[in-house]
Amino acid sequence: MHLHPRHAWDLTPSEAVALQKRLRGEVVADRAIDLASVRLVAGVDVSVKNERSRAAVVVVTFPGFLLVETATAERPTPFPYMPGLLSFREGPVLEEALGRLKIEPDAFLFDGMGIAHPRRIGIASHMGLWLERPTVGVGKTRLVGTHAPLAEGKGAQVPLIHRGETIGAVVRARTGTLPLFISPGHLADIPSAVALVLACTPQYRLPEPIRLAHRAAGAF
DNA sequence: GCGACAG
DNA sequence: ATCTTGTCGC
Repeated sequence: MHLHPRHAWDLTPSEAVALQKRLRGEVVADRAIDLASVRLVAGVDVSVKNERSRAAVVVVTFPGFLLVETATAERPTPFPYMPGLLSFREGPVLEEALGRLKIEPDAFLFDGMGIAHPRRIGIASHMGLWLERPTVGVGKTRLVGTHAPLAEGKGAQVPLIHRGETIGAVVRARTGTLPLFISPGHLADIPSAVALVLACTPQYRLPEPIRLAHRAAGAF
């Protein structure tokens, strides 16, 4: 996959926050993903084991979810998890794995947030600037924002709001499962991000590409 | 100052 | 994220 690196990753926390404030202006979160033209979707995930971070990018056909390619990378885990700065912890190993991808997917699903982030630049948005392709953030829990109660059935969704802005949606992809926190990464908007995730979640709580990436990264 | 806090 | 057995509920 052709990448467009924007900066070095070895920054102090305060430098990272300043950089996020500079980069957020470049994130495009109001453009619909053209679902009709999506043929290949990638799932991206990172697992951490003994101070080592392992990234996996799995590309599947859409629809159908047949495996097309898997790329991985492994590196020492740079520093502890810090809320709001996840991309600086996982960015280096993700950059390496994404760079090894031969195929160029039409869209990427990330384990984490897109613009549903205190500074509107979660890992899906941040890496979206490297990819310059549509990316979507799929979180299992909330980072910021509030929302109304969610109905029980499949497809139920309510807006996720932070400081007066709608930053994503809380969506129940399957009946009887906890909701997903979906937000546009880059080159996507909320409705199309939700539509893509739902279309990629036929059986389990998480989208198929992310489940496969989770396994390829060595998690259980 | 206190509480919250993706993975 | 990861550490981890049995157990509750459909």
